[in-house]
Order: sequence, then structure tokens, then C-alpha cells
Amino acid sequence: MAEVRVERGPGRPRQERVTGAVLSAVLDLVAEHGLSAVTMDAVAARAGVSKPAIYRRWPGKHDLFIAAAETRIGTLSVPDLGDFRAELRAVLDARLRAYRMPGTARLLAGLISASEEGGDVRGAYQRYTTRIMSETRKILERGIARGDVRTGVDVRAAATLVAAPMIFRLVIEQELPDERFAADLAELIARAVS
Amino acid sequence: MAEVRVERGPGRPRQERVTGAVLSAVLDLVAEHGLSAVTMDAVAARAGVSKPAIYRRWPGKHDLFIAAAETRIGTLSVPDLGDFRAELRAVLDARLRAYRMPGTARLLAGLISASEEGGDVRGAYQRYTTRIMSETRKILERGIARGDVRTGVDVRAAATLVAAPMIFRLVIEQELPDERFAADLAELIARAVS
Amino acid sequence: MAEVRVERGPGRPRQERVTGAVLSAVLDLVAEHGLSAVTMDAVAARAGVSKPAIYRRWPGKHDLFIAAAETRIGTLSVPDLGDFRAELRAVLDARLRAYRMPGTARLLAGLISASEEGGDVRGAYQRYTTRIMSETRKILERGIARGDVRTGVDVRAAATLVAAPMIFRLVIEQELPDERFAADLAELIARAVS
Amino acid sequence: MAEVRVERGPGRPRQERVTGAVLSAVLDLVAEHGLSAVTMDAVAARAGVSKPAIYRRWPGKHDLFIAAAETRIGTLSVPDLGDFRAELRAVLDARLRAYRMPGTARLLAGLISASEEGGDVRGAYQRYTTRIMSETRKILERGIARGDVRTGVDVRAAATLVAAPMIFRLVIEQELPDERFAADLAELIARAVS
DNA sequence: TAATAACCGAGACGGTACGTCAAGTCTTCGG
DNA sequence: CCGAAGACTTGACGTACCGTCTCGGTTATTA
Repeated sequence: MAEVRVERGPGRPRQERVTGAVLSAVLDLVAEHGLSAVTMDAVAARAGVSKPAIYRRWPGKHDLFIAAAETRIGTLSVPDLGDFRAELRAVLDARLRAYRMPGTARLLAGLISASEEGGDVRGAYQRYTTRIMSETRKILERGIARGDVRTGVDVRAAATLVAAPMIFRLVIEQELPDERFAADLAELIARAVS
Repeated sequence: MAEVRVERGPGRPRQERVTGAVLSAVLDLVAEHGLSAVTMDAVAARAGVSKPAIYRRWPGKHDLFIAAAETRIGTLSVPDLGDFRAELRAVLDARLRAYRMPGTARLLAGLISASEEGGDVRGAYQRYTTRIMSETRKILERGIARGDVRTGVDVRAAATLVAAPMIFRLVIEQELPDERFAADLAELIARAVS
Repeated sequence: MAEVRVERGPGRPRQERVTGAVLSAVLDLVAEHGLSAVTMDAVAARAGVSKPAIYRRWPGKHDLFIAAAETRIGTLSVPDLGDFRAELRAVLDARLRAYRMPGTARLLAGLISASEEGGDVRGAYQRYTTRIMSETRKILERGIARGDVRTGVDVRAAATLVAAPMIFRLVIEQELPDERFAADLAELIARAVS
Repeated sequence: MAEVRVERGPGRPRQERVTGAVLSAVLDLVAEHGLSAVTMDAVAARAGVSKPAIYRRWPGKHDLFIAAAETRIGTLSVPDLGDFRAELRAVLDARLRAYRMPGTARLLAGLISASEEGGDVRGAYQRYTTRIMSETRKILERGIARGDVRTGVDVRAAATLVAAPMIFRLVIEQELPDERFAADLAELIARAVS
């Protein structure tokens, strides 16, 4: 049984319960009472956990926040549907569902502010944004290979064109994007790259 | 003769000097030392002004921040250049110059977090975002009238498509947009709407 | 009408109304809402007067406070009643009536704190305390001359013995002195000095 | 063995160091620079302690001040000397020494103003004044039992007669009481009650 | 079986910023 | 020059949050 033993030092092991409870406490607080309610004390209280237990896991508030946000992305991988337009719709619809969950606008706002204020948070944040962009780049490249998408298209610029508008509507315009908006976007972007 | 009198109540009038000094102090501090350096005390000290003088003008930190950011937009009005693509480039270039000013990424991040945290800030913030979108809508409508832009295009969605990517690159991807990016965008968007 | 003109420089003369209104405003505020309610703004508002109008008359808050308290002493001069004990009762009764007016405890407390905090208030304050002591010294000296009071008695110490207990009861013990207390005091002091 | 356990709740216990340092900081500041120098920030700095640590122990400035003053009384208990006059001198001399310590006048002034301004300070202040009066009452009652003091004397009034003059001289007359004054007082009071 | 080490909740701690309030000065207008 | 109104500086107030530390006590691994 030694070969499956999880590597572990001496002493009492960390309780998994704590990690999960803290992350959902952050998400709940953001959704219910807004960014300013996400106090370390509030998180600890809500999670039924002590502050040191939190700081043992994340070095600071920003990192915790990003970790909590990360649980909300859900790595969608779009299968080859044989058609760029269809795959684009799949990506946008998946994002639409994610962004329409309660509190997402606040979550993104917190993420942005965390990434700007905290000096040591870049790594975690980069991981987050990269994950957002990657699926789009994949379908674009697949489209180019297939011939759906023009050869000259700059993949990175196009990916930004896909990812940006929905976040913009949510965070800057402060409105919940809807089906209609996703459809309009798909139409515009499909024309842009073909 | 009374009709040209500047409306003014009794008592000592507010000094314009103060308002201006405070707003630039905010912008300077953001650019030089980042969001977390924008302390009310720091702003007051930098502006050579007292804290109460600030709170007389803005109810809280968030409102002040948004007011400061508002001075950075500069209402560009693009003249009719006879061609949608040219006007689009003009808009994107203007924005590019504005966003490449030092500290703009931090400013926008602060703006977003302020708009999300503060309960009584919506008004000022709405004014801000509206101003960003309006010029784009104008050139789109002009293009539709002219025939450059196809009739079926949803103006609002298209305007979002113009405004979003550059802010996204700056604030989410945390990279300074460049000429090349602006050109790519113009090409993509022009194709999208024509 | 020129011959009755009070000597006066150029410009608008001071309105007597203001001085009186300010002094009573201080007394009213102390009596009704306590020491901490005596704000210069509150005084100005209550008196229907502007702050500069107050500062033209008194150099600072402490001086104003002492001036207001001074209006509450009322220079009693006890006539020769032929008997020290009777005159002592007259003095104590007069003081009793003054101290039982509403807000006197607070007034005295403010006076003490003003005299301790303000560096330039000593003069006005000395005038105040001197006035309190003088009548007692007079009846003591009259008693000595008359033979009611022992010759060896130190007048100043005895005067303190008369003045102190009632203020002590009011300000330190925080209780309203009554007839009974005045009578007990008179008895004790009369024995002490005869 | 549980019965000797010091009662202590969970969590990090308060550091006694803090409490002591704060109280002496208050006394030092009063003695050295006067009442107006007793700022919460100054106290915190002087004590090498943070402001919140102070507010955890005392609800406000007034309460802190009174607590600090309380450490200056020192419960003297006069032993039975067989003679009222001697015990009276002992009490007055003890008080004289206490009042001649530097800054005591300011301390008492602050105490009085604190007790009058603060709404929730009565308890602590009552404890303070009671302690001042009690020793005097004891020697009076002992004197009555012994026959030194006449039976009809109202103990409370007489106790006030003992406690009041020295504080009066210090705080109202603003003069340091001396040996001579104590002797005069003892003589007068002894005659008053016998 | 005992020792040891890391965990846990609770909560005090230093530091820093917040937004407010009062004192006293200054500036504008009008009388 | 006086007066009302009110903006201004200065500086203290009391509160909130962050991240750390210190308790008493618990749970696992190692000796």
C-alpha cells in the first residue's frame, strides 16, 4: 500500500473541507453582497474557518480571490463540428452561460482590481486569462486549416475580438449579455474572419 | 442686466484651483505609484489641499476616482471623412493614443472596481461609459446612411465590438495595444460590418 | 443728535444684539445638551449669528466660555447682619441658588477644562475665581473685627473652606447640593472659625 | 485542580504590557505637555501600541482618561492612631503628596471634563470619587466611636469638607497646596467636628 | 506509547486608510 | 467696517480591514 501513499510530511494533514468551504464562501459573498463584502473575516466566518487556516493556503486576499474565480471558468473544449460558425456559437454560448451566473460581473471586477493591485499575483492571473483565450484560438486555427477562416487573419487579434465584447458588456456597460447579443456577435465575427 | 449674472449663492465660493488640483493628483498618483497609492491623504497632500475640501466635492473615494477618470476621455468627434474605414481608423487611433498614456490600465482597473463597489456611483460611471460608446455609434450610423455599412447591422453590438478589444487587451491581457493591433482590428471590424 | 454720539470709528458699528445672543446661546446649549454640544458652529447657529462675528468679540472658544460663565455669578454683596453665622448662611444660600440652576455643573466643568487647556485664558479665569472668593473673605474679616471669628484664623484657608465643598459636591460628587447640605456646612464652618 | 485555573476564553490573550504602557503614556503626556497633548494617536505612539489595541480596552478617550487617573489614587488606609487630629493630618498629608505630583492639576481637570462630557463614563468615575471619600469617612466614624468627634456631625458633609478644599486650591485656584495649607485645614476641620 | 509536528478555532496585535467633526481663518457679497 | 454665509486648513476622532502572531487544543506521523 506504500506505493499509493500520498506524499505527506509529519503532523496533522490539512482538511480538504476548509479549502472548499473558503472558495465557495468567497463566491457566495461576492454574489450576495458585492465586492466590498469580501472581507477576510467575513470569508472566514462564512466558511466556518479561522483566518490563519486561510492564510496557510493562499498568501493573500488577491490570490484567494483569483483562486475562487478560477473555479468558475470550466474548461470547455469545443469538438470539431465541421463548421467554424457553429463552433464559434458554441464558444459564445458557453461563455454566455458562465457570465450569466449571478455575481459574475462583480467577480470579474474583483479579479481585475486584484490583478492590478497585487504585485505577486501575475502568475495566477495569467493562468486565468490564458485559459479564457485558448479555446477560441483553437477553433480559429482549426477554421484556418479547414478553409472556413481566411489565411491572413491574425489569430491573436481575432481571439481578442471574440473574448472581449461579452466581458465588456458585462463589466463596462454593466448589463447582462443575452442570446440576442451572442447571435449578433457570432454573425459579426464570422464575417470578420471569413 | 440680471440675466447675465453668474448664479452664485451667498458665502465664499469654491476655489476652482482645488477641484483641478485634486483631479490631477489622483491621475498622477495612479500613473506613478499604482492604484494602492491613491489614498485620500496622499491625494490631499499631493494636491496641496485638505481632506474635507475633497469630501465637500465628492461623497467618497470611488466618486472622486471616476471623476478623475472622466477627465481622461476627451470627447473626440470624428468628422465625416467620406469613408467608414477611415473614420474607424480615426476612432481606434484616438483611443490607442489615450490608452497608451502612462497609468491608463491602472486607471481603468480602478474605475471598474469603483463602479462595482460603490453603491452611489452609477450615475457618474454611466456618463463615463456612454461617452466612450457614442462616437463609435455615430460613425456606424453615418456609414449605414452612406452605404458603407450594411443595413442589417445591430449598431449597439457593433459599437461594443469596436470599444471592447482595446480595453480588453489593456486591462485583461495586461498588454499595451500597439499600431499593429489597431490596424488588425480595423480590418476585422470593417469586414464584419460591410 | 451729535452730542450723544458714542465715540466710534468708521464703518458699520457692532450690534449689541450679537454679544448677548451669543452668551445666552452658550448657556442654553450647555444646559440642554451638555458640554460637547457647545460647538462654535452650534453657538453661531443658535444665536442666529455668524462665526466671524463671534471671533471678533472673543479670541477663542475658551474665552467665550468663561465670559458666558461670568454672567452667572451675580455679584452678591452681603450686608452687615451683625452676626457671622447669619452672613455665612447668606453667602452659602446665594451660592446654593446659583449652583442649583440647570446646567451649572457642566458649566463649571467646562470652565475648569478651559482654564487648563487654554494658555491665554488665565486672566479672564482669574477674574472669575477671584470674584467667587472675595465675598467670603469680606465677611470673614468683618467677623474678625467684630469678634465673631477667632483672630488666628487664616482668612484665605477659611475662604477656601467655604467655597470648596459646594462646588465639590456639584462637580466631583455630581450631586445637586440642597438646603440640608448648606445648613450642615454653615454649622461646621462656623464652629471651625470661632 | 480546576478550581485554581485562571479563567480565560479562547483566542490570543490580551497582553498586559499594552494596558500598562497605555495608562502610563496618558499620565506622562498629561504631565509633560498638558491635556491637549493627550491625543489617541500620541498615546498610541508613546505606548508603542496601535490605536485599535487601545479601543479594544476602553470604549473611548474619556474612559481611558479616567482609568489612567484611577491608577494615581493609591488606596491609603490610615491605621488607628488613637487620635482624630493625627489621623486627619495623615489623610491630608497623603493627599498633599499625591496632589503635588507633577501634572495632577491637569489630570483632575481632564477627569472632570471627561466625566461631564462622556455619557457612558459614570460608572468608572463614580468608582474614582467614592475611593477618594471613603478613607475620610472611616476616620470620622472611628472618631465618633472614640469620642474625638461629636455625635451630631453629618459624616458625609464633613467628609466633603475634608476632600474639597485641597482639590479646590489645586484645580480652581490653580495653586499648588503646601504644608502650611494642610496644617491650617487640619486645624479648622478638627475644630469643626469636635 | 510517547513525542513531535502541523493543523485547527479564536481572537488580540501593529499598521494603515477611511470618512467625519470641530476650531479658527479667509473670502465673497451686501448693508 | 460690520455682518451672514460658507469654503478653507489643520488635526484629532473612532472604525474597518489586512496580514501576523499567540494561545489552547486536536490529529496524524514518527520514534
